[in-house]
Amino acid sequence: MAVQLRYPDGAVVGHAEGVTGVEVAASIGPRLAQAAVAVKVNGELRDLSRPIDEDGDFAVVTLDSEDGLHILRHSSAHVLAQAVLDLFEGATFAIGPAIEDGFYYDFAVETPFTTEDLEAIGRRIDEIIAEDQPFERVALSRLEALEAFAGHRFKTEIINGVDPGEVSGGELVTAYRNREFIDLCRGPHLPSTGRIPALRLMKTSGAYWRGDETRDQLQRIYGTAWATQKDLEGYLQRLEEAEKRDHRRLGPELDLYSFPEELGIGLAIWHPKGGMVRKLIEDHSRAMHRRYGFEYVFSPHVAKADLWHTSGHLDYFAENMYPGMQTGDDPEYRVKPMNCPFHVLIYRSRGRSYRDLPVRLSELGGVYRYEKSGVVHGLLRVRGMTQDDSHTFCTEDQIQDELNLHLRFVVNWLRDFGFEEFEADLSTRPEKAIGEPKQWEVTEKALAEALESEGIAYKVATGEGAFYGPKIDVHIRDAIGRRWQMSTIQLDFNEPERFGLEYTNAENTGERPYMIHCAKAGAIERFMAILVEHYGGAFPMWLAPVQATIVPVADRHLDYAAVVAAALEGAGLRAEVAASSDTVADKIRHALTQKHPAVLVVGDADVEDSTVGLRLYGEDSDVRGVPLVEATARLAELARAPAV
RNA sequence: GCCGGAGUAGCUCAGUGGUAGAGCAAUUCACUCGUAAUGAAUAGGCCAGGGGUUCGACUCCCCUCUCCGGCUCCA
Repeated sequence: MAVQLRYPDGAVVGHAEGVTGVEVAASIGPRLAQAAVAVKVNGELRDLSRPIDEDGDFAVVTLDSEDGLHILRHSSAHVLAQAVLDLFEGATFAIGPAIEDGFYYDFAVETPFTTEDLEAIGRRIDEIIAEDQPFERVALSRLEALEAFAGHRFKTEIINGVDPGEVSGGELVTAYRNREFIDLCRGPHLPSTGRIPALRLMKTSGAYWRGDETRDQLQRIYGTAWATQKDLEGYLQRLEEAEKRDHRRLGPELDLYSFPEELGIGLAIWHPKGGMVRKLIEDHSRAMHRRYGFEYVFSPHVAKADLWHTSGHLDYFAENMYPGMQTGDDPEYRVKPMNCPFHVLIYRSRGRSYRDLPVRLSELGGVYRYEKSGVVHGLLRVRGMTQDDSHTFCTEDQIQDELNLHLRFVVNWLRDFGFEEFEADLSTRPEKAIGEPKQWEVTEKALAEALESEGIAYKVATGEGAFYGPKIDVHIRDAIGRRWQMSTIQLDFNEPERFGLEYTNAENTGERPYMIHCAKAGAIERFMAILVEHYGGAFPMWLAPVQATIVPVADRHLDYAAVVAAALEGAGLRAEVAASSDTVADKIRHALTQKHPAVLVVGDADVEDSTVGLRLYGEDSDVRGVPLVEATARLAELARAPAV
């Protein structure tokens, strides 16, 4: 059969019969042929050695592409398993996929791997790479596969789980072999182990077989692999950078917050400086809620257990709730894990007309969740937190406008904190769901429409919605490119039903309102953690707990320093005088390590002329002799909070 | 919750069965200085907590707590 292949741009490569990927790559130049690790034919990735016997588009895959890295990491995982099987008698291997930035492989072994084991495995991997063993693709029927992996309980389970409908051409499964090592794998793989340029084992951990905590606990080894040594080093540097920004390190360093053991897991206290940042975030939150037409409400931290039965939380969320409190003859009370039932009760506190809607209620509500001890993580995952929570009740006609408004709010809120790149997930109806199909239809469409009209890139996460309604999650990228889920806009068909919410429509009959949960920051604690890491602790001036440090050159300048401080404070700035007997250099160093946005040095000349030496964070030197009036005005301008 | 690692001064860390250590921070004194560390002195410890082994335990063993890396979870 003659084959016609085209470049992705449409140009015809040529015609051939029974060509392989190697030949195709070679046809477009020796350099590319050498760099090629796979080909993509009609969008499907293939090993270089496989014949191409259909017409179509092709693209040569090189290591530095996304596909190439995926293949590299997958092949790396095989080599890792091969090394472990070489070194550890009786080790069984489970699965080993490529993941973001690397790969892992899970093993069942007698004893968990030690650091020394990891080093030995790394050395064996280097040997396997040096031996440049070719990867060979093997197509197997189910029986052949079961025979080839006889005695491998994990592989056998995988083979038996393969859906025969998924495969074509009589091949049930494929496997890849290099030397004596063989593993089930869809492929493709690198031509040989020698094509792995840079690989590093990172860490080990426990992991469950098939992610199920009731099944075998396996030992996982993580590694990373890159197209060049330089890329690997760059990756390690990014990890180092992330570590430097870690909010658990910066929090104590900048005196923002701490987690005393005396309080218990996942409970933070906020020190004055962290308290100031938090107050500014909360002030901005309140101002923005008001601007977008929300009203403030307040609710208590505990309520009768019955409330949580009505809301359904004790049915579906009980294991994340703190246990009940019982005193004397009182009924049982529970600490609130969510604010919604309270807002629902505020809605229900009187009869509602369609003329009253939408009703938008917001609260910085403190909630407590009994997170499993192993998942608590700094301020990112806590047991006690404050949510910038809101609940909106509206008619079906209002849904579109409301969702547009909520999304615009969310995006403007995130922009105010320096986040510019947004990606959203639109999560739709899961299999097990409550509510009328029409409700899902209307709201899913309205959510998509809101995303379109705000111009937010999004992907549809089919079936990923909660059982009670579809939602949008907005993700941002921080200053070093990490993705965080921030805001969420969530429909709820459950609570209006459970609490029997109604409004009277124009025909004077009762109708059920739609309910929208929305968190812009999410938990203030988590938001703070992300901000600290995003800014690396160097907050923009409007959020900085100390905005200016005044450094008197000698004690005789202390009086003038106080004058400068008063001028700054008069302009609404938060200023501190560095009054210690340290040297000027030392006081500056202190202000810089504390990441204060502005340092004002005052000496003899400044006292004489009413000036300051002004140095801003991130600049290497000062500007001398700036008139105090001018410096004050300039700093006040820099410190202005985002417009509401 | 599960697997693994770790807990020594406020912080970062030395200390392998025989009297508890350093740097930074703190305090005091001297220095009064123009842009990332002036000097000296002082103080600071139930070695996470409890139990055990031993003549003797920071050190070895057991339990608990907390933290770290993952897994799982996040209606």
